[in-house]
Amino acid sequence: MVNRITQIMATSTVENYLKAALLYEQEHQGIVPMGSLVEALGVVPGTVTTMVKAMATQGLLEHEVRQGVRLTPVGRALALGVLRKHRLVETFLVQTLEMDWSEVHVEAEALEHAVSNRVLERIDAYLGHPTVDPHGDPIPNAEGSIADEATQATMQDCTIKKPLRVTRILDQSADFLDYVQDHGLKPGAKIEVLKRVEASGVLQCALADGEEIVLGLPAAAKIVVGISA
Amino acid sequence: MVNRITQIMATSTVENYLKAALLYEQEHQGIVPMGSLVEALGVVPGTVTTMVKAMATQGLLEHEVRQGVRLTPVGRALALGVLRKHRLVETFLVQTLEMDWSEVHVEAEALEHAVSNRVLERIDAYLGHPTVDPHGDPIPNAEGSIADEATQATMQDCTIKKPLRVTRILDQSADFLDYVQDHGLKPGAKIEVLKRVEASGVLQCALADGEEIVLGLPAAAKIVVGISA
DNA sequence: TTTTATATTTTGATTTGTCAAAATACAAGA
DNA sequence: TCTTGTATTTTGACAAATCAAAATATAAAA
Repeated sequence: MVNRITQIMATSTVENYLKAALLYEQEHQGIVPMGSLVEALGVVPGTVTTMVKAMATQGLLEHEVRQGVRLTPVGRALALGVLRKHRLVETFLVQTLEMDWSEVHVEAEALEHAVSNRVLERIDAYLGHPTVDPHGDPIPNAEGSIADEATQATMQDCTIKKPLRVTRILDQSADFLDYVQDHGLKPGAKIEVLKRVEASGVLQCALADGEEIVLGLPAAAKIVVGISA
Repeated sequence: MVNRITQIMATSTVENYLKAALLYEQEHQGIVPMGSLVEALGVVPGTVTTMVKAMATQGLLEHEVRQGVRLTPVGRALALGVLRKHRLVETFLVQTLEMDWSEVHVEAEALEHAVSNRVLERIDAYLGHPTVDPHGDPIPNAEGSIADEATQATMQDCTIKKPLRVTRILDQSADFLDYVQDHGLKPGAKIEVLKRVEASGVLQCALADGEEIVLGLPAAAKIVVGISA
């Protein structure tokens, strides 16, 4: 029963490696290749090898030489904590400080390492314990469990000519978010996919106000939709 | 006219050295001795010498060998920016997130290095452009000018038997702040100094509710008062 | 003036996170 | 099987920030 308070303190670099591994694990399955960390962190491959070995000796992840890494339970818990901070901070910046939807990601990237749990829980309470952030991404709770994402249909593979609602945007780049905002496709928006032409790689959809827009299938795959409740 | 956007990016360590130098300058006058930085930053003397020399070559301060440092205009501007962040964040944590008055200093210490100017200006607007933080310390404005602190009387040297109001607390330690809070001496509180005995080093004062409290002169010197408006 | 105490600087090492570039392993194609 | 291409690892170097401990100024006391 000793040592229960032990809060492992990771540097922000370590937190970023953990978060990148977690996000990769959530989108793919099995081991996280070194290359994905190289790309996510914007460093050269040798740097990742060095960091990963250090983090493995700290018990944050397992390093399968020449293959990649796997988060340990400790590493995953830490990563979920960082993700929770990131998403709660983003929500806060948009909802409370009314910041632009497309600029908060960068800000949250910095703040997620500086916000203490004490401050975070105040923010969480202030926001009324939200379960998703402004992009529709689920927010892990304080215990690190995350609402499972079920089977998510995107505009690219959903049923056609049914009333739908945008629930999540899978691309955090400012460019894409600006596009989404400008065309009224933010989470919550009511839409209906009218036609999808695989050959031309294009899709046609209608907004609540009747306006029709056309977008490419790769873009459509980044917009998650659900039944319009 | 080129180079106007140039926002010098200092590490948080550098920001801390600058802030410490600024705070010392505000309380004393002339050069900032190396020893004051040693104490403020909690490092060994040799570390300060090394850092100071590096910062001098960056043009952030002037190093008078064997004597101390003086902020350059660039260094001072940077330091004022950090102080502005610190105090606005503190105000925000107390007023918006309703955090405990005595715990926000530590939090702000971390957040001041992670909050961007973009976020800061939102916070400033959200709070209605406050001019003092919860301790009564003045908040530098975005241009770096700071409301001058005039001649500040403290409970130790103010007039006796006049209605006064607490305007500022000069000690940020959690212990002292807790004491101040518990005894209703927060900025804004109406008080009156009844008696001061230099010999015994003790002072007696009355609160608005009639309660009388006794405190030592060193403590009294940390509580700034003004005429009760 | 000489001594002593204190503040500051120097020197050499250490940790963390990084890069460049060479070396190596491995899967896939010829 | 041999060769090639790509991913990963190794090696040596570096900047930032730090410490320990020895060296050196300088101000104050004797």
